[in-house]
Amino acid sequence: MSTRQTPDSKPSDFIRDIIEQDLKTNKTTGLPGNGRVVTRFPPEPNGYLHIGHAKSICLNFGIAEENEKGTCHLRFDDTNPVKEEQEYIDAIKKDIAWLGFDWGKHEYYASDYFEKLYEYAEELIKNGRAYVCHLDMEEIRNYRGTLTKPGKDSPYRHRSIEENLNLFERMRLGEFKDGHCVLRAKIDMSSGNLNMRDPVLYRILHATHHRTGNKWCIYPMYDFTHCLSDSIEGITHSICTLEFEDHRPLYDWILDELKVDCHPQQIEFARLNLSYTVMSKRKLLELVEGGYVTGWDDPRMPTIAGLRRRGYTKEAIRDFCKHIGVAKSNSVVDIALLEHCLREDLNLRAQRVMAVLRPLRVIIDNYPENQVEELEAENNPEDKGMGCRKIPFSKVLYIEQEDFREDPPKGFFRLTPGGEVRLKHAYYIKCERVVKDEQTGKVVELHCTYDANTRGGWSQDGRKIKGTLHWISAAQAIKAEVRLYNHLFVKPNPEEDDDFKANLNPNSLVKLTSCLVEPGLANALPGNHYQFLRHGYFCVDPDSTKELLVFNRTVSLHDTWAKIEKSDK
RNA sequence: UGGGGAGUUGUCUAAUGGUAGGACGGCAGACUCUGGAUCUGUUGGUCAAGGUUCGAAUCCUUGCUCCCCAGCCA
Repeated sequence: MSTRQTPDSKPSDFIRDIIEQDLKTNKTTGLPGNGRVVTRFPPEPNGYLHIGHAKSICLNFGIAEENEKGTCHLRFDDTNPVKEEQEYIDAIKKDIAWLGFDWGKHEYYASDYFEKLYEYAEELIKNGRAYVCHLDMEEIRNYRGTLTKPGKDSPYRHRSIEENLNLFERMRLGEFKDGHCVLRAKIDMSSGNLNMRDPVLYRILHATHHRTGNKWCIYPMYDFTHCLSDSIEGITHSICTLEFEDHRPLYDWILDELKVDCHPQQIEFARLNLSYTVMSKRKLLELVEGGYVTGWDDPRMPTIAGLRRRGYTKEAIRDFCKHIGVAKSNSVVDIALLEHCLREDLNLRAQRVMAVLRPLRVIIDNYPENQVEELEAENNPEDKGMGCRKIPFSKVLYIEQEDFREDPPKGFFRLTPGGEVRLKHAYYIKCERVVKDEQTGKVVELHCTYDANTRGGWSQDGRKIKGTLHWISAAQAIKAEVRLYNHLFVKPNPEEDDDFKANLNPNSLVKLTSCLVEPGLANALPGNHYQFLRHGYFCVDPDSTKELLVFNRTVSLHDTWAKIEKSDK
């Protein structure tokens, strides 16, 4: 485990260290939570949650769970009506709940605080710490200066408190058009921290808000809203990502200038980056809107909804979040670690089943014509408790095309002309004759013989059989569509080029439409997990119908042979 | 040329002045009715240079590199 673990296996990191220390020194005693830890997860409902959010969710909800009577609030940071939608709120709640976290009654919306926030803004004006500014957007930018040059004071900076109060009220009343003026904090136009150069607190936006409708035409900015929302809710530790480090002085400034009884501590950590994918909501939105994927829940997306549809389990995702740790340095986690956590979980719970993805017809010449045997197959060698099932065996079977080579390379121990292999749970078979298409030369059918004394896959003479193949009895097979997914991008860092979309993997989805699966899968339900023997983990996609089963490949099994073949080339 | 952060193996992450450890990946082997799983071994690291110290990843100095910030987005 890469994360620090205490003896009882509680996660540990620099944030938990700080909190533990704060609890020990009674830093949270006077706060509304009265000594208890209160964290929050504050998504903006302008997109779907992704695996990076899962890191934050596990952190915030995890800390609340680990501490006696700790709570974690779910707060929607909904201060920008033009980008936010109810659909996103619903999806976000579903995803958090699916991950197994419970915010209980603590579901809040920044928009619920608009009235209170307005009063705080008035208080700031009365204290001479905020003013209404009539500079337009471009002028504000020019007055702000640059990274290296200080800004200039706005000519509106010294309006009287009365005038500011009056103007601010008229802003609220809707007397001005969008962008006509803004409310700004009066801090320091020469600060090295641009966030402190009289940041905008309120802007005019005649837009319908998904919750408050047309009640407001001015909306508070993030910096003003977030610290005060935290304060109102009695948050003790406000955990956010690194890019907000520069905002902390402003967070603290606002709370210091106002009479509040709770001043939470903002702590920043590094957001998650994963190789072979992108994580910014803007870019994910671009993929969705540009039709590069089928939607937010496309199984190739790093969204929680996408991962869920792909077949990821919440246990795997939470285990992954435990493995990656929490620190302050920018990093890119290898997607192989996510896949490792997935396999580890699915290996223990997924029922084994046989599926032939690219069928090659096999006829057992010495097997009785109309006989069908029911053979016993274990459901999971990792968990005997999962029991066994019966699978039919008959004269005509299908095996995987890639499991036969007429001219085998060195080290190939699957089926070859004259060679013998074991059919899993069934019999040893020997390839006697290869039938090819006269035109193309392609192998279309194999004639084999079976050894009747090897029923179940054992031989009394102790004969060593190295290759074991999966197979399907033709008559009872069910046709299925199987969707094979690969990394969404061809480069570990798709963002290294100007247009990340140029690095999209053309083979991120391969649809196989003539696959065959065991008859027992007839009643498989969407979301069910299976291991297709020797292939990988698969789950039933919601696109499945009674007529056609559709499976998603969640993740492949480690393929040592493929690795050997590749390295030989 | 401003402000804020961060540098430990291929990747992520520990070590809080006292043996640089773990996980993933890679490699090798054992085992195996999944070339799966499991097990074992192995590889490889403190950004650099000075200094303090019996002892430095950790403290000090000087550099270097990378990330973030100039939305009326969050």
